[in-house]
Amino acid sequence: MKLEISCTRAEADHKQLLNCRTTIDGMANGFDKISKLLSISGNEVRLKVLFLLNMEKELCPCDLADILGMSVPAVSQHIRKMKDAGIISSRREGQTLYYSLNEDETDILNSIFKSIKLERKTA
Amino acid sequence: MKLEISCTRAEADHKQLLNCRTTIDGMANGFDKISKLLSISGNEVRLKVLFLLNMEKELCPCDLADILGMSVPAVSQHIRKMKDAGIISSRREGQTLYYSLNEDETDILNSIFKSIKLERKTA
DNA sequence: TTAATATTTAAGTATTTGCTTAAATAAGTA
DNA sequence: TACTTATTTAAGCAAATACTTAAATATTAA
Repeated sequence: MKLEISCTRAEADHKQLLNCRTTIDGMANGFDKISKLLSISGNEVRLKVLFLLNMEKELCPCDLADILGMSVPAVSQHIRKMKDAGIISSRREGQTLYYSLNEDETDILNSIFKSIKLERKTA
Repeated sequence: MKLEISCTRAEADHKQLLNCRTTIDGMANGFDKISKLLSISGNEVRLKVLFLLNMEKELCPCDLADILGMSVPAVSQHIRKMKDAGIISSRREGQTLYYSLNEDETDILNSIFKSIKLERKTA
């Protein structure tokens, strides 16, 4: 782990590199938060769940397992990741837990949903 | 792997579930493509590299290793993933390879960069 | 209380990920 | 040619993922 400028290229602009470092370091929180959101939604199953919750407002684990053709525990474990990350929340009605998307301050999810829909039209 | 509607809740709306399935299946390409893009950018190192390339137009592996304080091979392997995914491209100038972002048809990356910058202001 | 349903949790496992170090390419210079 | 630099590639390994099956909770109904 080297922490000093080590590139020996004549073209290397050390001021530029130092400026980049400062910028990146100053945005540490943003990179941490956004990369977590992206790694959560970077799984095909979870992306589909998020898309479905956006489309249907709320769904239970059993419905999601049905729609996606996978086991309930598998879905439940994906749900937990998204809940832990603060992306979705649940509401209980009897034995059933209904999950829904939380308000998205970032707007990244909406941009993602839009791209997925667009992809269908152009593909 | 059950493929028939199995939820026995009285509330389960089988037409809704079938419609969800059809929609998801019809968007298979979109989910595949977008989830790959998100899983690539869902790594903090790669997200920083993408942000840096957007900010500086082009950078070489050595510069990136310097800025991020990590080994050149580690950076190179992240670069390969992004290159294989068609997100970045290289241009050679002597011994140096300069990497830059490809045109982003989806606009997801721009939305991501915007959110990261915003996070800094509100955090 | 007992039984059934909806869901979560736990344990086990195969696969993937992201680094490390060392070796292989590629290009420029002496 | 040999030597240095920039980069990639390969091999090895610890940690994280994503499923499976079985067991534990929670709620409702008989």
